Amino acid sequence: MATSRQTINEQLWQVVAMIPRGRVCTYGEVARQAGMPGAARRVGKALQDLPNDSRIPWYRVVNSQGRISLPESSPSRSYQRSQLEMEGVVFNAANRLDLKQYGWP
DNA sequence: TACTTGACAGCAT
DNA sequence: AATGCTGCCAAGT
Repeated sequence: MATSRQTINEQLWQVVAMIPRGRVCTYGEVARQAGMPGAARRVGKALQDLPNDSRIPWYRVVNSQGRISLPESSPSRSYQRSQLEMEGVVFNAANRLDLKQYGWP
C-alpha cells in the first residue's frame, strides 16, 4: 500500500528537526534529505500540518531564493523572521538571507 | 470528475 | 536581477 500522508509528514518533520540553530534549509533540500527528491511542495504541506504547539523548528525552512515563503497576510511570517534573527540570521534589504552563509548543509 | 491553488524549484528568456 | 513557464502533486472547490 502507499505510504500514508502521516508517515510522509513524520519523515519530513524529522529532517526539519535536525536543522541546527542559526542555520536554514530549503524546502527542496528537506525533501531530498528525506528521500523524496522533487517533493518540495510536500514539505510545505507537512509544515502546514504541524500542530501549533509543535517543537519542530519549522521557521528554519525557507525557499530556494533565501526568502520566507509564507504570504504577507500570515502572522506566522513575521514570527518566522524574528525567530531566525534571534538565532543570528541576517536579512538584507530585499528581505533575503544568504543561503551560502546560513544554508544547511 | 474537472479545475484551481499553493509554506516549491529549475530552467529559459 | 527579474519574469515567465513547466513539472510537481496534495487539497480545496
